[in-house]
Amino acid sequence: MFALVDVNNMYVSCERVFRPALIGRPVVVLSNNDGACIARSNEAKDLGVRMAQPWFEVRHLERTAGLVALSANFELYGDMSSRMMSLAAEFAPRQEIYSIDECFLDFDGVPGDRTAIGRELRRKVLQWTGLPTSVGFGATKTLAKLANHVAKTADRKPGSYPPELRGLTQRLAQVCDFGQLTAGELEAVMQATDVGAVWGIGRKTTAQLNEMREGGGRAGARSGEGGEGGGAGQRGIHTVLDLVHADVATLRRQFSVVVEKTVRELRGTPCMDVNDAPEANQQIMCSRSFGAPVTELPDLVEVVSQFTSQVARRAREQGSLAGAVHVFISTSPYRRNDRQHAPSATLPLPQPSADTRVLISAAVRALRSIYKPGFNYAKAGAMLVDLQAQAPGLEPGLGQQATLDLFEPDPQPEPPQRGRIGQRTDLMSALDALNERFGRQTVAVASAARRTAGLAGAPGTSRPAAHASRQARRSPRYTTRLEEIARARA
DNA sequence: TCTGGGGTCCTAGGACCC
DNA sequence: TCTGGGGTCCTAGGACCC
Repeated sequence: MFALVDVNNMYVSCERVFRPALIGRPVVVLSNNDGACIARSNEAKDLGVRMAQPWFEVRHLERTAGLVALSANFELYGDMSSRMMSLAAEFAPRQEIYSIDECFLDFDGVPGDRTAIGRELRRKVLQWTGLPTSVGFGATKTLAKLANHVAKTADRKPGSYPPELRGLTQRLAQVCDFGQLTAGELEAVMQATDVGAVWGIGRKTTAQLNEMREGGGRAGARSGEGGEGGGAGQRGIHTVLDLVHADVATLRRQFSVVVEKTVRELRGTPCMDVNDAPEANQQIMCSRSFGAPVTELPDLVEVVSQFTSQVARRAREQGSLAGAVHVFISTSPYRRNDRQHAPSATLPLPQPSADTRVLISAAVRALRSIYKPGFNYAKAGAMLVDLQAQAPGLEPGLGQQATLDLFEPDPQPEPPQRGRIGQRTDLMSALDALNERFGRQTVAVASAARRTAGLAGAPGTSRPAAHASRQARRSPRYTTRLEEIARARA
């Protein structure tokens, strides 16, 4: 038996912990550039604000409906997340942290009334962190996700279930254990839930499932089971129950093994296990839209260098070496009058590396190879690919899968000493340690350094970088910066 | 004026091998 | 008329997730 624990409207809920006046009001959290809504309170959803909707489209609701918009404060959300995760972990032997606001728990062998356990988990997370959660239990991860969806919907929109199910769904609000339902009850709930609510069935697949003419004899079998008498000509798969009763072979042929697995999981056969020891990432990316269009190469060099510093640090954190660096820049497709240009380049490294200087040098070379003047660039990104584990005991740059350079002397026989490579290791560790202790960008490679007064401008005329993000509405980082800690009035 | 930033997995098709 | 067959590896693109 699996549980899925999920924070309701995570980012908004984090903000409300420190600004209780926001409770009950429509609130959205904006993306990095204050460009789009990436989180919405229930009240904002009720106003019709859609996920990822551009801010300028809903901005008028500030005046007309009291909508509050905040800049994203990922440092705060990340810290609140780890507090919540460590509390949830106490309730089961194994936990998979699935995203910043969700985790799976493996309840196999855990005795007791799961609904009661789920309620205790909610209570404790709410009391200790202030974050409201929903909990779903199911025999598979997909069913646990669906149960979580029911827990939320039953709590927030009880009216979306047919009247004869209200009594049942009322009991499932906030904490929903599919394990305690009869087969008939589970079918009724599945019948009342759109297929698009299923984990792994996205927009495109939903549309195609809706349009599907169920092939072959199975359609008849399905209508027989369902007792609806729809018969031949039965149109498409619309509800979760439709999907559960659909023919697996057909689905696999028409879609993919992913959809097949999803259906098997909905029928109660586990195809996925809780993964409590996630592998290292296979790629690491950092990209961002600019606050204003950027045209000049030096500005792009600066921002790409900064992005590369970030991904290099994250690669070292997870003990990986990059085999290649990928860089892209692009104009904005929304600026119809601009000439469009979205080049990218991947530059393989002669030796896998996690050295910021090596990676920046490659990234900047890639950037120079794709940059063309005369375009309004709106976004850039740096990505490390072909990541591989750094072999234990070897210096960075000498991963166990490293391909040696045919034209360079073999560096391996060098005895451990303060050679070129040894220094590199120490330098990167020192750089990470300094930035960890004194804050990001305390020490940086020069091309990634902010070009402030004394470097690019006249003394005293420090200017924001051309590519700086707008972040006008960010709340304090209450839990991770001492100087931003909340104050109680005397 | 203003439009997110990360990731994963699967598939099809081409290059290449013998 | 008629031009192999089986396999691997890589890449690009698409779908999904939050």
